Amino acid sequence: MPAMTTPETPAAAPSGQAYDPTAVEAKWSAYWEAAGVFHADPERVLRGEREPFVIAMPPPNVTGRLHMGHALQDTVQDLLIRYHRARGFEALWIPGLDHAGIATQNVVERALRTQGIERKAIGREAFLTHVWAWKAEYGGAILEQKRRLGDSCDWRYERFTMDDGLSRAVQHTFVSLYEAGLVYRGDYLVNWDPDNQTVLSNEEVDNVERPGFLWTVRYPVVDAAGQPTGEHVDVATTRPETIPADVAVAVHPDDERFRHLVGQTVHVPTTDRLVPVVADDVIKMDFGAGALKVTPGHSENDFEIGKRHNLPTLSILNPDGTLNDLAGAYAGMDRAAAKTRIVADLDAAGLLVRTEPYTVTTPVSSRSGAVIEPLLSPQWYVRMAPLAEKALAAVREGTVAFHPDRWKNEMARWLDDGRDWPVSRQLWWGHRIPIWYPTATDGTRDEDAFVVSVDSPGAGYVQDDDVLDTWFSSWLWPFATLGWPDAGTPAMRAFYPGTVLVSGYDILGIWISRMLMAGLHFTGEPPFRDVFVTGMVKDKQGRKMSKSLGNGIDPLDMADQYGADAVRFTLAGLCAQGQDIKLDPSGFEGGRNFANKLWNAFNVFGRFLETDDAGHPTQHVGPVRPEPTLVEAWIQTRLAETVAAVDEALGKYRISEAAQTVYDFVWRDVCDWYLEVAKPAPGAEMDAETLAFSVGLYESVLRLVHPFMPFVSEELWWKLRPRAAGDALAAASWPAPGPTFPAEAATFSLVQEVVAAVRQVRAQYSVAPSKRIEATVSAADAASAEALASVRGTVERLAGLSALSVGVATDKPPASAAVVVGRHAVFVPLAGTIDLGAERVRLGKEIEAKAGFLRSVEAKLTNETFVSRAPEAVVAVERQKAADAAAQIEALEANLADLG
RNA sequence: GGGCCUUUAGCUCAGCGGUUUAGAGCGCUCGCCUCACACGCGAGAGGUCGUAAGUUCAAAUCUUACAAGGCCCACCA
Repeated sequence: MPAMTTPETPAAAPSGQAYDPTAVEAKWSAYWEAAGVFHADPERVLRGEREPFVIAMPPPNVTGRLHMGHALQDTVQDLLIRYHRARGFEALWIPGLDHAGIATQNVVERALRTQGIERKAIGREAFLTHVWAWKAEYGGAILEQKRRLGDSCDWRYERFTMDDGLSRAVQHTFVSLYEAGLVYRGDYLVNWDPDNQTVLSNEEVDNVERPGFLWTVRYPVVDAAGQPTGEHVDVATTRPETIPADVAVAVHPDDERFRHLVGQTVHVPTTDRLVPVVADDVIKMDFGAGALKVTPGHSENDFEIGKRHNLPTLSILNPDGTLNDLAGAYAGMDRAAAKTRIVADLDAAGLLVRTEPYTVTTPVSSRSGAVIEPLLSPQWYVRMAPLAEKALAAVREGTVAFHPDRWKNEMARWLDDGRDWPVSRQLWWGHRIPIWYPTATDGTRDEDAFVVSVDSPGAGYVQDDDVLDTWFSSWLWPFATLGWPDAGTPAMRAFYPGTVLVSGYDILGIWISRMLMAGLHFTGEPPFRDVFVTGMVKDKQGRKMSKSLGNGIDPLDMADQYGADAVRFTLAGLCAQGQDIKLDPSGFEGGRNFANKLWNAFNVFGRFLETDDAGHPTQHVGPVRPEPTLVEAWIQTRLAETVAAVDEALGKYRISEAAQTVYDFVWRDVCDWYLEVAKPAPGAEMDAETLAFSVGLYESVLRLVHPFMPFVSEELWWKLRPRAAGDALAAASWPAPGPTFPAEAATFSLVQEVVAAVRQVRAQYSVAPSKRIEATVSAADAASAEALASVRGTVERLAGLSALSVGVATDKPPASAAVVVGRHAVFVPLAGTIDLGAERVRLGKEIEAKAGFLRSVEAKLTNETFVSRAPEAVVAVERQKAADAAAQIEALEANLADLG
C-alpha cells in the first residue's frame, strides 16, 4: 500500500444545511484507487485464504457514453462487489472496453469526413492509425464516467478487446475452432449492408415496418417454342427490382388454379429468360395472387425453395447496392432507382396487374440505418450446434442459474437455435481473420489453398482482408481478460470461472449465450455461476430511451444534480427482479434525501466529538456501557435483523428489497427512534456512553450503507474516529451479527406504540405541539408496567407529556380519550380540552372496527374444518387475536361508558 | 404463427411456492420553522389486488379460461 495520509475531510457542514455531494464525491474514487482497496490478489485465493468473487464487466463500446442502462447495471455490480469484498471475499471486478467494430469505424469515418478525409482514399493502414489515435484521444471516456459513479473495479485488470492479449486470444480461438472442424467457408445469403459494405449478423439487423407497395405482376405462360399460350400466372411482390433474378414461379401443389401449369414455363418480365413453374407447399394460396416468384439470390425463403428444386441462384446486385450486368437494361442503376424504373416498364408492357399500398417489414442495419440486402457471398462461419450442446446442458441442469429464473428458458431457446454464426466482416477495424492465401508472382491469390494460422506462414502469403465480428472477441471476455489462452496465469487459476454476470436481457442471445458456449468449449467450465438479468431502463412513459426521441436521461447529469450516491441508491431501489424500469428523473430526489438524512443524522452525536480544525476527530470515544439501555438493546436487535435481511435479499439478487430494508432501518429505526431517544435535551451534552454507543452503531450503519452509497458513507466514516491511513470504509468489513435482545426489543416496541397512541390523540384533537399533557397507561401485566415506568422520561419527551403514570390494570382518569395498544390501554385525560362528544364518536368507530375484526376471526374459529385442519400454531394465533380484540373492545367500551 | 411478461392506492411500483383487516415512495389532507435534517417532523385519507371459475381450513399469492397492455422470435410474395 502506498503511503497515504488521512484524506482531506471537509469540516462538518453547519447545522441546518443540506448535504452537498459535489465536493465529497470528487475525491474518493482517486483515494480508493491510490490506496489499492479494490485490488484483488490471486495469491490470497490460491493459498486458500479467501474465496473469489468475480464479475467481468460487460465492456462498453470505446465510442460509448454512459447511459442509464450502464448506471443501473453498474450499480448492481458494484453493490455486489463491495458487499462481497466486505464479506471477506477476494472481490474482483474486471473493467474494460469493447472495440465495437462497425460502430467505431463509422464514428471515425464520419469524423474524418468532416476533415475531407475519405477512408477508402487513404487506405487501410492509414485509416487504422486514425482509429487508434481517435481511441487514444476520445475512447474510454466512459470508464472515467464509471469512476464518477463509484465503480470499484480493479483497474489494473482493465482490458481492451483489441489489445495484444485479447487479440492473441481471438486469433488462437479462430485457429483452434478451424482445426476442430467448427469453422468453414460457405456461400450463403448474408445480411449485406451496402453502405458499410459488410455482412451483419441477424442480431445486428432491426426489422422495421415501413409503408410500401404490393405489386401484382403478370408472368405469361409460354409453350415449348417460347410462344405465349395465352395463359398467365400472376405473382405478388414487394420487390419488383429483383424480378431479373427470378429463376422460377412457385405455386402450392394443392392449388386448383395452377395445378395444370406446374412443370410448364413462364416468361420473366423485363428479361428474355424462361423459367419453370414449380410446386412447393410453403406457398400460401390465399396471399396475393397465390403464386410466388422465386428469387434465391435475394431472399432467404426463396433460397430454400431454390435448393429444394435444384434451381440456379442469380444475383443481380453489386456490393454497393447497384444492379450488375445480369440485370440487363437496368445494370448500373441503384436498387431504388431500378425499382421505380421496372415498375414503370411493367406498367407500360401491360404486365402490371395491380398496385396496392402495403406495409413492408424492412431489414435495416442497427448501425448504419441502411436497408439490408440478402446477398450471396462467401463468408466464414462458426458451426454453433456442437458448441451449443454443452451450454444447453449447463443451462438445463442449472450449473448456470438465471435470476429471474424465467430467462433460463429464453436462453435454452437461443442455444437450441442451431443456426451457424457468420463471423467475417468486411470492415477494417477489428481482428483480422487469421487466414493466409498464397499469392502468385502476378499478385493473384489462390483462395482455395489457404492456411489457417495465428502467424503468417511466411513470404508469399497474404492475409484475408476481412475482420471478425466484434462479438468474436466479446464471447471470450470472461477468461481472455484473465490471461487465457495461458491456462497457468495466477489470475486465471484464481479468478476463473467468475461468479456472476450482470446484464440486460437484450444481449442474451448475441452475447451471453455465446460466452456460455465459448467458456465451456475452451475452458471446460461455464464462465459464471449466476446470470442476473436486469430490466431495461425506459422513460417515464415506458418508451425506450433513444437519441432520436430525445428522451434519454443522462446519469451524469443526474449525478451532478443529485449526487452519484443518490443515483445509485435510487436505481438500486428500482431494481426489482427483471422488471423494466420506468424512470422519472424526479425519482432521484428520494436518493438525495436519503443521503441527506444520513448526513444530518451524524450531527446529532457527531457535534459532541472532539475534532481538529479540519473536522477530523482527534479522540477515540470511550467504551459503551456494559448493560445496554432499552433503546440500545432494541436498535442492536434491529441492526442484526437488518443485516440478516439484507444478506438474504442480496443472496437472491433482490436488489430493491435490500435497498428498501437499509432505507427503513436507517430512517425509521435509527433516525426516527434511536436518535430521538438518544439525543440530549437542548443545550445539554451527550453522555460519554451514549456517544460511544452512537459512534459504534453509526459505524455499523455506514458499513451497511456503503455498498449502496459509497461516497457519503466513506466521508462520514472518517468523521467517526481517528483512523490510520488506508483504513477506508471501502476496505472495511460487513457488520458482524451482534447479540440480539428479543425481550428488550419487544418492550421498546411497546414504548413506540404508547408514544404513537398519545400522538394520535394529540393530532386527533389538535393539541398544540407545545402543550404538555398527561397520560396514563393501564398495562396488562406487571412486567410491561415496570418496563414502561423505567423509560418514563423517554416516553414523556417523545410524546410531549408533562407526566406519564403507569399501573397494572389501573383506574383510568375520568373523561379520557382511550387508545388500545395490544393488551394495554393508553388514556389521555381530555376534560376541558376538547369536545367529549367527538371522542364518543371516535370511540364508537374504533369499537366498530375492532368488532368487525373480531367477527372475522371468530368466524374462522367457529369453522370446524379450520380448527381441525389448519396447523395448530395458526389456530393458536387466531385464538390470541380473538382474545386481544375482545379485551380491547371491552376497554374501549368501558371508556365510552365513562364519557357518559 | 410460437414464446414470454404485465395488470395491486391518484401516479410509479414492492408483496419472496398461502395465514394479523394488503405495503413503500411520490402526490393528497391536517398540524408543526420541536436547536440533526422543511431534501424535515408528527398525524391521516386513499385499494371489493384486471374479470370469471376452480383447488384449499385459508388465495393478491396456486390452477384454468377470458380481457386489456407490452416485449421477443419466426414469417411476411
